[in-house]
Amino acid sequence: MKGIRRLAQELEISIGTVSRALNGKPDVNEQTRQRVLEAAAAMGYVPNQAGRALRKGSTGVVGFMMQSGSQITGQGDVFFMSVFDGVQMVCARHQLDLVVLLCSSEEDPDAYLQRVVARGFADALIISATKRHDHRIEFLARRKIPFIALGRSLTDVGHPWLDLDFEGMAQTGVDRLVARGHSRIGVFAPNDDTNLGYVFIDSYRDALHRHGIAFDPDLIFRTYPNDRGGHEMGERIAAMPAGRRPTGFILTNEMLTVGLYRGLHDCGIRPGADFAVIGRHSTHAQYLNPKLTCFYLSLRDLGIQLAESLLATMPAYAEQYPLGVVRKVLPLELIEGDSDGPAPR
Amino acid sequence: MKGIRRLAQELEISIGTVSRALNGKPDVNEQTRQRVLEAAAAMGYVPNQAGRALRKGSTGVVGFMMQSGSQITGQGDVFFMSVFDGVQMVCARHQLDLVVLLCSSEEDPDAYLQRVVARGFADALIISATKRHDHRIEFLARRKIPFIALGRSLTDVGHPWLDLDFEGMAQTGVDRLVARGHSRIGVFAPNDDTNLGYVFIDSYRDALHRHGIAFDPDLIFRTYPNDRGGHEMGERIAAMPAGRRPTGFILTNEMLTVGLYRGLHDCGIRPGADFAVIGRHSTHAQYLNPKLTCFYLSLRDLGIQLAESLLATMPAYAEQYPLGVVRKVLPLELIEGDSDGPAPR
DNA sequence: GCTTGCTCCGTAAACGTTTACGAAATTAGG
DNA sequence: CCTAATTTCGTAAACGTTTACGGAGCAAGC
Repeated sequence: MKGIRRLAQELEISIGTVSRALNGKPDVNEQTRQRVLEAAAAMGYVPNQAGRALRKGSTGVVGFMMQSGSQITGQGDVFFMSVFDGVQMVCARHQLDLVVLLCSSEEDPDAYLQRVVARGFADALIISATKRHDHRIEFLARRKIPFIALGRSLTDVGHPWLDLDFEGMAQTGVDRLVARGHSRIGVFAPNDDTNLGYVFIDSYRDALHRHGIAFDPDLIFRTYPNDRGGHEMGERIAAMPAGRRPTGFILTNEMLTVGLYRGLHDCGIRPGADFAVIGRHSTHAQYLNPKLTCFYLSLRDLGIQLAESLLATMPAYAEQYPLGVVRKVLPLELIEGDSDGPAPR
Repeated sequence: MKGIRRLAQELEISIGTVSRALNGKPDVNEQTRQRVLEAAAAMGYVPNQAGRALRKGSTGVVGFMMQSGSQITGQGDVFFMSVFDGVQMVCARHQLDLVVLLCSSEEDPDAYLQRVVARGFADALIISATKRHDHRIEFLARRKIPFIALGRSLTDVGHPWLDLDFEGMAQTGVDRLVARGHSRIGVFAPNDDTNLGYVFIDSYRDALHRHGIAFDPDLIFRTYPNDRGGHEMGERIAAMPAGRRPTGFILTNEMLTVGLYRGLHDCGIRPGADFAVIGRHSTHAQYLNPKLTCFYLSLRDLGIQLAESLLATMPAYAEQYPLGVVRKVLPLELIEGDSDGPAPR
């Protein structure tokens, strides 16, 4: 005899009552409920996930899908860890468990998601690293599975998403550098189909246009969004002839920022003196020298908002989070440092 | 009509046969098996996880438990991402899915593990950040749940584990620095109960003893194992009077290494010139200047070995991985750089 | 032709829950 | 005291699989 049966036998009541007591149903005597609760705690009873999921058709877990291999996402552990922490805080409030679903670098994300969904791993999903055109969005919408995307996409089915304010970063970055006399401003663009690159570049062009500065495609640097890519960009910049070289740079990615900083440094270009850098905050970036001027956002808050927006789309929790369909861009704070130094010569 | 029933109806055979065909059982005509396989693929049928788990008593997933909040684990960067990738590669070979179970920074790891196990999330578990005395190990052993620990522990129930060779790092580190004339060698120790600290410090003392150098407790620096802690250590070192100050340092943690490097740098102490540093390799560390002398280990390989050793303890896979109970220390390679520079003055 | 063995397949029970339904016991209302 | 309403609980079906069991069909051996 195992599980709920054993508990029921112990208490000499029926399994139905035990289940109701445990699940907070109203039609059970408050006194027996207490007995059940105590006995359950004493025996360390926890409802079997499979049985419950089978019967209820829901699992009580929310999945966070991400691609492994930072060479792809460009986000290191600390990025996601912090986000997870926020997501989980909210989930814990509702007895929801968070599991991280890791799509191997060798598997197709679309296929992976299909499997995850078909197997019924989770009731709701958070997907990250959204592509410009993302099949996962259509798929989840068609299946009517609650989900939220971290990152906008051209694939729009009226689904909820959260994203960083790349427009804002491009604009304030350009404004700031132009105000200091820069006109050749370099930016990074991912070399794949992740959507954020397009959004950022478009805003960058707009901002330049507002200032009457011609757009130069040579100032867009395509590489992998990790520190290696950043380092390599630094070397490429150093290798450019003085006239064609950018005099400043705007970055929205943590790892990339650190890499670029080092890459410039190794080539004898000093950020804040010879070259202006506006980057993205990270724990590493705190120790860069000279102090980095950067965009900051609390990743834990991002996680919290992600989770709350997701719950808002789940029937069972919607009334507790009356947010509607959240499609929001989160602004970043500019932390002033010394890396966007003086005017170019 | 859903799931396997629908499939069976479509094919006009019984659900039993469908199930057997799908699961590769021998007693099914090869021709009908093909028909079933094709139909399943066409309809996008994937067995429901809950039903299967309930019946079989196993889930086909392996869980990787970790604590969130890099301020605790001390592993930032891409440590876990890389390990995951290795684990998953092996899992995928056996149709096993990897899920990451994230214990929130607000929850007790022991309680979290209990919940995870009771709910039947996974068939087998990998636990990380093992403590010197770790209840999780006893718990899992008592429940006879296949698991492997990333990190040794004094709690020893004859369970499998994998760990980095901290003894080796301490010895080669000390040998190398002593050979260059150092006698005051600083090391880091975690300020909590994680076991690796003890192992490392013990070996460090032994190594000193072999060289006839007295052990000075002031040369053990306790702080958080992250970059902030490393930076702070650098400042503390700089603040010490010249005679009591270490002239070199040995580190086994990625983030800490980067932090220390910066901390020293910011205080005007130049690694490789004024001070010797032997650290731990990471993607970030590659760009430190001067080039870091460091210990390297392929994290993906670590993941692969973890997974294979875990499968070796699972009855269903044991014969494919005849490794026995793996309890192994993985050696690290020393990559020579310039940071462990010249002799002290 | 009868038995034996083999191949293939259908039937039904089981896994551990939740929950609709109805029954028993109690209380309230008159 | 009878009826109606309410509270509390037990019963049993259902969720989607897997698998033990047995039966049908057929070939082979004698």
